[in-house]
Amino acid sequence: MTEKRRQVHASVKDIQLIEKRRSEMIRGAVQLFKQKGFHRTTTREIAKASGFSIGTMYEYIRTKEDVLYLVCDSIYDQVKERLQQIDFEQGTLESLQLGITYYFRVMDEMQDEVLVMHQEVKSLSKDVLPYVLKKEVEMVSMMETLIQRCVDRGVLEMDEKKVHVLAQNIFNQGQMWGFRRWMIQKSFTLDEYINLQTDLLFAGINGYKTSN
Amino acid sequence: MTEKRRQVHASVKDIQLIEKRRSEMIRGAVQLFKQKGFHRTTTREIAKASGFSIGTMYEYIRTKEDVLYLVCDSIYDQVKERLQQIDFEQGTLESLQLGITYYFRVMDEMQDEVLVMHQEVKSLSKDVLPYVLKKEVEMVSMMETLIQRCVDRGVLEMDEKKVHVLAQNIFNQGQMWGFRRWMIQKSFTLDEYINLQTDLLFAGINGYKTSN
Amino acid sequence: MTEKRRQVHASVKDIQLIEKRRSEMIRGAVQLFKQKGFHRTTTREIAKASGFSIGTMYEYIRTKEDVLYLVCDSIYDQVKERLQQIDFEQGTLESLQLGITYYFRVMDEMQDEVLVMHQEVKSLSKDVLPYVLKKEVEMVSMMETLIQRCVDRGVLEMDEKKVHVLAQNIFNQGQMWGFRRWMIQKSFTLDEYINLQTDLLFAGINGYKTSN
Amino acid sequence: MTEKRRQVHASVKDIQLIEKRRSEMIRGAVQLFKQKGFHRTTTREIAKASGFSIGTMYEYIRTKEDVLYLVCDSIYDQVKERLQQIDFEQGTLESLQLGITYYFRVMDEMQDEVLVMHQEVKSLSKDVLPYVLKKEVEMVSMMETLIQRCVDRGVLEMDEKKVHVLAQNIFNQGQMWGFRRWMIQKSFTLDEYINLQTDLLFAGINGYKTSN
DNA sequence: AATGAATGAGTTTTCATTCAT
DNA sequence: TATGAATGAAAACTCATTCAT
Repeated sequence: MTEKRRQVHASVKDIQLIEKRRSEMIRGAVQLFKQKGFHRTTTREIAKASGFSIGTMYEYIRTKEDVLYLVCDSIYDQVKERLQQIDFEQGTLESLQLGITYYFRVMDEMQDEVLVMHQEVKSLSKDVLPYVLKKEVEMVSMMETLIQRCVDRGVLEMDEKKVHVLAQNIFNQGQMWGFRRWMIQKSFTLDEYINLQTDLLFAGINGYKTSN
Repeated sequence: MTEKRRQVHASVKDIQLIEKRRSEMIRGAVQLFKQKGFHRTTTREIAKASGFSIGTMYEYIRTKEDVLYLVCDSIYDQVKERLQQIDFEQGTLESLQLGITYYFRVMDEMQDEVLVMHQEVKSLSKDVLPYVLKKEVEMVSMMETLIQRCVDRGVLEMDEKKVHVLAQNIFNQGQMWGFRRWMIQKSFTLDEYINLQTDLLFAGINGYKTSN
Repeated sequence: MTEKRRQVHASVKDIQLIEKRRSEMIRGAVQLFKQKGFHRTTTREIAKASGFSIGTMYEYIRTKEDVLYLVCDSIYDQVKERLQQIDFEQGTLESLQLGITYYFRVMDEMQDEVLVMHQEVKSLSKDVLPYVLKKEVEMVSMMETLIQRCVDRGVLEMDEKKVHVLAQNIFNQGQMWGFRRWMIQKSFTLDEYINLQTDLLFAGINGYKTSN
Repeated sequence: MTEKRRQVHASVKDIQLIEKRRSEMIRGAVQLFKQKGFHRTTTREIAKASGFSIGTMYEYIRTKEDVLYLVCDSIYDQVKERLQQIDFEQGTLESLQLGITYYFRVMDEMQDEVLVMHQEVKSLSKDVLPYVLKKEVEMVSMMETLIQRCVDRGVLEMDEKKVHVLAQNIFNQGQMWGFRRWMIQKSFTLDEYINLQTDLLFAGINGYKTSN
C-alpha cells in the first residue's frame, strides 16, 4: 500500500533528525492544540513546547499550517496503525464485534488527539485538506471491509448501501465518544457505551441479539 | 421554559434596534464563518457584511467573541424552533419516524449553519461555552422525549440508557449529514439516507422493519 | 497630460487626509532612506519619523515597498514640476542655456532626493518599476525637446540621434552632480560645474563658445 | 603603486585556497546580486551558488558585507586591469580616441558587473566605502591622464578643471551605457553610441571633427 | 578545513478595540 | 447613534551568524 502524502519541506537534510524533531513538534503541538486550539496557539509556543527555538522549528516546516498538517497526519497514522491490528478478513460476527470494540477502545485512548483533529481539520487550507480527508475515507473503508466480509461469508445479509451507512455510523459514534465526552461520558462508562452500541448495531443488522 | 442566556452588552439602549442590528450581524457573520471560519474572519469584514461601520458594530457587542456567541446561539434557536413543530408527546412509532425524518430535513436545510456551529463552538471561551452546550443537551433531550414517550406508551421496550444512546446517535447522524457532506452526500440522497437510518434504527429497536 | 500612475491602496477613505498623511510619510522616509537606504530602514522607523504609529501608517499603504514607490514617485513629480518652469519651445541658444542651467540648479537643490531615488529605484519590484522609469524617460524627453526646438528653428544643426545622446548626457551629468558629490563637489562649485558643462556642450554642438 | 586595501579576515590559513574560494564566492555572488540585489540575496544562497556550505563560506569571510566588499573590489580590479592595456602616455588624439573607445567596450562587456557595483556600493558601511571609492577616483584619474598627456604634448589646449570634468563625463557615460541600458541600448548600438560620444567630445574639445 | 543544525533578535504586517467627532 | 481614523500589542516568519562535530 503506497502512501501518497504531501511533502512538508524541511531545510535540514538529515532524514532521521527530521523524523525525530517532527515527532517532538507533534507531541508539543497536540498538547497545545488540545488546550487552546490551533489558532490560539502561537508558533513560539509550539517551538517552546517542542523543546527548541523558533528558528530551529522553522528548519523543519515552512508555515504554521504545516504543523497542523503534520499533527493531523500523524494522528490518522496512529489510529490507522492501531486499527490494522484487527483481522478484517475473517468474516465472522465475533470478529466484527471484536473489531468494533477494539475501534471504540482506540478512540477512547486517543480521544485527545481525535478531538484535536476533529476540531481543526477545517483549518487546513484547501490544498492540503484532501490528503487528510483521504485518510478519513480509508478508515471508514476499513470498517466497511469488516462488515462486508461478513456479508460475503453469508453471515450477514444486506446491500452495499447499508454496509456503507453502517460503517459511517460506527466511525462517527467512535469519534463522538471523544468529541462529545462532556455529554456522553457523563452518562456511560466506555464498556456500557460499547455494549449499548454493539447491541443496537447487531439488533439493527438482522434482529440478532447479543446481550441485554 | 425560562431561557437562561448570557447577556451580551450593548451601548445602545433601543431594544428593537439592538435586535435588528444583531440579526443583520448574525446573517453577515454566518456567511463569512461558513467560508473562512471564525478566526480568519475579521471584525471589519463582519461589520461590512452586516451593512454598518466597525464603530457601529461595537455599539452592539463588546468583543469579537460576542459575535460568535450570538451566531451559535441564534443557530441553536432556529434549529430548536423548527424542531418544536414536532409533536413529541404522541408516543407512536409513526410520530417517532416522522420526528426523525423531520429532524434530518431540518439538518439538511440548515447544514451551513450547523457546520459553522459544529466547527466553531470550541472557539468560545470557557465561560460562554456552557450556555451553548446546554442547548445541545436540550436538543438531545427533545429526541429522548420523542423516544421515551413510545416507551411510556408501551410501543417500545427499552431501558433509559438505551433511550439516551439512541437519542445521541440520531442527533449525531443528523449533524454528520452536514458535517461530513463531502463523504456522505456523495453516496446518498437525503431520502436514501433518511430511509437507511430509520430502517437501521427501527430494526435495532425491536426487529421492526419499515421498508425494503 | 493625463498621468497614469499606480494606485497605492489605502484603507482610509478621506482623500485629503490620505494626501496629508502620505506627504508626511514621504518626508520622513526620504530622511531615513538618505541616511541608511531603503533596506536598512524599518517600517517602524518610517512610522515614527512620520509622526504616527505603525498601525496608522499601514492604513495608508499596503506594503513597505509602497513607501518606496511613493517616495520615488513624489521626487520625480517635484523635479518635473520644477522643470516645467522652463520654456521649452522658444528654440534659442539662450533659452537652451538657461534651461540647462536651471536643470543643474534643481538637481543641486534636490540632490538628497535625487540620490535616494537613483540608489533605490532598483529595489522596486518588477511591476512598479515601469511606472517610475516612464517618468525618467519623460524627463529626458523634456531635455530633448529643449534641444530639438533649436534644431527646428535652425539655430542648431544635428540629427535626431545626436539630440538624443545630448539630452541623455545632460540628464546624467545633472544626476551625477548629486550622486558623485563626494568626488565632483570637491573639485567644483556649482557655478563652475555649470559653466564647464555648458561650455563643453556648446563647443561640442558647433564650435560655439560661451565664455573663457 | 602599492594597493592599500581593506583586509577581509579569513579563519583559513592557506592563502591559495583563500584566493580560490573567494573567487568562487564572487562569481556566485555577482550572479545573485545582479538578479536580486545585495539585500535580497541571502548568505545561504551565496554559499550554494559558490558551491560550498554556509559554514565553509564563513571560514573565508566575517560578515555578509565582506562579500559585497569583495565583489565590488574585484569588479574594480577587473575593470582597472583591462584599462591598463591602454597606453595613457602617448598623448596623441588617436590614442585618446582609442582609449575612450576601448573604455566603452570594457564597460559594455562588463555591464552586469558594473550595474551591480553602481547599485550596491552605497550598501557598504561607512568604513569600507572609502576603499572602494578610492578605486573610482583612480579610474577617473586614468582618464584624466589620458587627456592630460594630450594637453602636455600640445595636442589639446585646456585647463586642468576642464580636463577633470571631461574625464568625469567620459567615466559617467561609460557607466550609464550599462546602467541605463533599458533606455540607451534601445536607441543605439554600441558603435553608434561610441561614435556619437567621441564626436561630441572631440567637437567639444576644440571643434575637431572625427567622422560623419 | 568543511559541514550544516541551531539560534533568536529583528522584521513586516495584521487586526481587535477605542474614542473623538 | 453612527462613523472611521488611530492605536500598538502580538503574530508569523527570516536569516546572519555560530559552533560542535
